[in-house]
Amino acid sequence: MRILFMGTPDFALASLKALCEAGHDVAAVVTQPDKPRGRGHYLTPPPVKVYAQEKNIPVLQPLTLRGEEFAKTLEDIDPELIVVVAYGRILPKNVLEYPKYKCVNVHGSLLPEYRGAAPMQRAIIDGKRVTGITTMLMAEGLDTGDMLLKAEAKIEENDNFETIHDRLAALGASLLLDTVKGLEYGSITPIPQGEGATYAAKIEKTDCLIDFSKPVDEVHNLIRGLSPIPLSFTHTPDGKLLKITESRIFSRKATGEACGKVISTDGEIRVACADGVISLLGVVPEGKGRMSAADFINGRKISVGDILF
RNA sequence: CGCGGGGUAGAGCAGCUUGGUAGCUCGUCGGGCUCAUAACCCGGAGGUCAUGAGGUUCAAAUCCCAUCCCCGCAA
Repeated sequence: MRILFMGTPDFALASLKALCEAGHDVAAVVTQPDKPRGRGHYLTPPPVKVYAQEKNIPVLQPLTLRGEEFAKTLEDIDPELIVVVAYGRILPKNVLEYPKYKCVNVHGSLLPEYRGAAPMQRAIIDGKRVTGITTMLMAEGLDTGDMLLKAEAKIEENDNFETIHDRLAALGASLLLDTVKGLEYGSITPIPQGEGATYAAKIEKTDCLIDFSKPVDEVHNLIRGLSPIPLSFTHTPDGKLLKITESRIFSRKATGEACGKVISTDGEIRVACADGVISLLGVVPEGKGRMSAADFINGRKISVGDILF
C-alpha cells in the first residue's frame, strides 16, 4: 500500500527506516521545515529528511497542514495509509480522514498513560518500572485515538532517556511493521483507550532544576530522565550552573547532613538528599563540555562541605 | 552577523589584571611502608604554553594583531 510518512526526529527515523527496509511503498515524507539550530544558528535539516533524501523519497516540509495547498498535495500523493511518528504538529481532520487505512501513530508510552509530548522522559522521572509503545488510529484529540497494538519495555534502575529512547524507537519500529500488516489484513481490532489518561507535558527549564531535599530516588530519576538531553542542573556555591549527566544511588539511608551538601569527593561527588545519598558521576560545568565527576574534582572546582542548590 | 567561555604535561585546572624561575589535583614510572592495598610516604619522567621565522619589549604563557580549532547558553 502507498504510505505517506510523517515524522521529524531520530525517534521517527527508526520507524521510517523499518518501513523502507521492509519494502513498503513510502511515497513521500512530510517533516518539519529546516530550522536554525546549534551554535551560529545554522539551518539544519531534520534527521528524517536527510535519510529520505538518501533514499530518493520526495520530502515535503509544509509550514501548515491546513488549507487547500496541503489538501491538494495529499491528493497528488494519494496515500492509502499515513504513518505519523513524532511529527510535531496536529493533523487536521481532512488529513486524518483521507487515507483508506486512516492514520497510524506510534507513541512512546502505554496509553492512555503519558499522552503528549514527553512520554519517555516523564515515565522515567516518575520512576516507572515499565513503559512501552502503543500504536493507534489517530483521532482529533491529543493521542486519544483507539489503540491497535502495544508492546512493553522495562525501565531498569540506571536506564536514562537515551537508553529508553533508543529501545523504544526500535520497539516502535517493529511494532509499526506489525501494525501495518495487521491493518492490511484487517486482523487488528482497535480498542478505545478508556479511563485513566495522564499527560506527559513538554519538559520545561523549571523541570530541570534538581531539588536535593527530595528523596534520593526522585533525584536520580530526574537526572536520568533528562539525560543526555536537556540535562538536569544545580548550582555550585559560586552560583555557577552545573549540569548533571549521570548519577547512581549511593545509599538510601538519611545522613543528617543538609540536603545538597557535598559529603564526599572521592572519585565521584556524593550529595546528601532527604533520605539518602546520590553519587554524581558526570557533569557539564558552565561554559565547559562534558566531563567525569573525577575530572571536575581534579580541577578543584568542588570540595566536601559545598552546598549545591 | 544570536550571547558567552576556552585552547598551558596523558586528564581536569591555576598562572595572564601588575611581562622576568612552568604551578596544583589526578594519572603514569621507580622506590619505600604494609599480611596486603586502588591507602599512605619519598622520588622521577613528561609541556613547541593552539597556530603565525607576526607586532611591542632587554625579556611574552602573560600585552597587541591575524588565523585555526573546541565548548556552553539560547533557539
